[in-house]
Amino acid sequence: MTKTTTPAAQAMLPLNQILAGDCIEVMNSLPEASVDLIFADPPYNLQLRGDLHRPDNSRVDAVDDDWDQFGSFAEYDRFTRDWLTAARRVLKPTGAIWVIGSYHNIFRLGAELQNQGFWMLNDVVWRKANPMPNFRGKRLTNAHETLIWASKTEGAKYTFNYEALKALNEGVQMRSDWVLPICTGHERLKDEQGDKAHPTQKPESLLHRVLVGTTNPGDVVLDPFFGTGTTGAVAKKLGRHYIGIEREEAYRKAAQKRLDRIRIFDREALEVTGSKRAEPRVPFGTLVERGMLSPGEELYSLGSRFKAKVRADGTLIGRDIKGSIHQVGAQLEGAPSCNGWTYWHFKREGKLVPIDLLRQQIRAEMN
Amino acid sequence: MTKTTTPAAQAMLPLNQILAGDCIEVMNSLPEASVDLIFADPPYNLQLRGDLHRPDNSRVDAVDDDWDQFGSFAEYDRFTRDWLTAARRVLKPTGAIWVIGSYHNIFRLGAELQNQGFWMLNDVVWRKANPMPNFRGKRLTNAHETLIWASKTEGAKYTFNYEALKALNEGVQMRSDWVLPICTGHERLKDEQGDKAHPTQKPESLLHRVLVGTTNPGDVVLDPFFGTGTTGAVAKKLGRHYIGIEREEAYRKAAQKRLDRIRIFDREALEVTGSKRAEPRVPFGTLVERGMLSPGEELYSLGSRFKAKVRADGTLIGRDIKGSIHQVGAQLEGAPSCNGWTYWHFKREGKLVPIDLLRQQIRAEMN
DNA sequence: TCCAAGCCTGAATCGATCG
DNA sequence: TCGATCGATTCAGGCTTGG
Repeated sequence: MTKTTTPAAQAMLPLNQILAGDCIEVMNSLPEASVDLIFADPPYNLQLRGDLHRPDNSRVDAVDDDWDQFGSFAEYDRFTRDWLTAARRVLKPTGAIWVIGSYHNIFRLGAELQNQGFWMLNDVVWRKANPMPNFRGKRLTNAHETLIWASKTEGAKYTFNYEALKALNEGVQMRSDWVLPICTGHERLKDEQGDKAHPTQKPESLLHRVLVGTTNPGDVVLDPFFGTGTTGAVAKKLGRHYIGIEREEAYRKAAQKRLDRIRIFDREALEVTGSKRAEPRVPFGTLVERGMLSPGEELYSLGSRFKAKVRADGTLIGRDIKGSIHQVGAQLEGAPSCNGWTYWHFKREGKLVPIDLLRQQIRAEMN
Repeated sequence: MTKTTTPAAQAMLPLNQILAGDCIEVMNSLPEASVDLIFADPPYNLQLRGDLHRPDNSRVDAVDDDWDQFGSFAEYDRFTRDWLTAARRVLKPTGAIWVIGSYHNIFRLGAELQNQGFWMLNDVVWRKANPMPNFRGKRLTNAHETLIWASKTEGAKYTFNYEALKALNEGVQMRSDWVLPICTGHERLKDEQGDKAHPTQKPESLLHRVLVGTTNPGDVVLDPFFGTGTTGAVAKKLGRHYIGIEREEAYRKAAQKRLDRIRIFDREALEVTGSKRAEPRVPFGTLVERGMLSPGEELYSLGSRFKAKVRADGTLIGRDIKGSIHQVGAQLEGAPSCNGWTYWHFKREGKLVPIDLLRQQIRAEMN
């Protein structure tokens, strides 16, 4: 299927090394059309303004590093164009690129990929299992990041291990949304002071999925923004070659230490990300959003003693009591708690039906 | 709270109508700064494929000299720029815009939004509960679409019903990834032949969440690519005004028929859980004036570590620190700020009660 | 040794109002 | 218009601590 790098070409490549310097210059020093995959996690250009405190007054340790500061969108676009041009040159015709970003930069990144003739194969959403909440309550919890997977040109052959990803996904096609936890705990590299060694270390589970799905053993994977080397670590575990480029010495040292510790075919590399198999939680508001119940519709309590009205946001109102289906039920009954799902009923064709039936319908759809 | 459109301004608007014609011309015929929200589902530019193909296969080093390749993107970009400019003009300063797209167009859309000075608030992923599988097994199942929510300028006020969305999500913050089914079944409009009336009809659940979260009853919602009118249908149900613009007569007719059938929900049900921020402000001194607390009375901090004495002018004094309830609390805790209402407690019948309880009593009297 | 409770933290474009 | 002040606001997972 996929072409593997010939020994001759590989001999010219600094395989399994971390190269120091500016990624554009370093990429331009490599032979062209020599790399199978590029994974790039460029600076996001966050444009943060002031400090942010949690409700408990602790300060959020934000990304305020120099390498993330750009003067304008034009400057960021120039930077993007330049490194993507260099990346494209080193990519084999059958090669592919992954980039990752947030809404701050991903649209500019995606547009420039298209401008240069890369051909988008998928955009992928990394849905974070445990994102940081929005402390001020002014926006939605920013709970995902976006990846783009693109081939070098339209119509080019590329590597896609369909069956492997299907197997990773319990026998059904891998989708474009991946639920994975952020990088914490033992996996998160610490510096001598015990602080995080890099502000934006990616989880290995993310790279595992990327490399299993879109490279073969022996392939050459280049990461121009190597950081603390997650791409290299996973590549090594999975028997791929890596080339890392990193400007900051502290990151290079941390990455090298990390890579030296890794044993190939480490048991950890064989583990797949397990998914928790609990019944999915269904908010009551979902029934309203989906039109299964209408705002203003009346619900009846178990035994029909009480009534309450559905509101547009999925709360109930009954006799001056407002709140969730559980809260209103509990208050009306004078009980400490109440399972609203079995307590409340709606009318269909003259009969009272528990709302839990609707929840079951939604869960059935989700499978 | 949120400014509602004044009757005078609304009188000039063609409310709750479907306007025929090109959306740019029609938007330019509307008064400027007159609309609260724009929801736009523009063409996805899928036809680009053909145009993108280079006619001659001249092997140019594939960067910036391939005029043809940029040509078709440039055309889509021009179209995007023009309709966004017109949309921006009709938007109130406190207004916001939602756009939806897939990887074919969303990156160009997002970049142009930023170029025009819109300020991104969130990107939102609509994760489809039942997407079409990838039949050929060559890519990941394309299981999501991306929405962007942006205010007119950086720093502008915008409507966000935080508590309502939290209620819709069982009491926890709404995240940026929304799991909703695609539009099928009875909701999907059919033409006379029984075929789907529109190829990309959006589900009402998606618009429900958008409108509950980012508009208030009475607001004006504009959809420049109205199609079969999902935006209008949900707006009407939720007591918002809509303005639809659609070029194709067949879509306009289907949408009008759909809208005529809809009945508005119960007024009370359209009210949504409010935020504490909207509650009237009560100076601490009011509690003293009304005799709920007496000058000289002692207050105790959360955790009882500190005491402070109430003064006749509604300030506190404790350990040589004088000032407002917030200032004294912050200084004692060495915190950057402190909400005095929840921090300070008074004694009643041997128990410590937060002073916020007294504020709630005053607010209750005010209604 | 195990369990429960508490603590810590994560790529964040995170006010509104009064004077 | 700007500065000072008020005062609203957090979820999940993994680790640590204590019993």
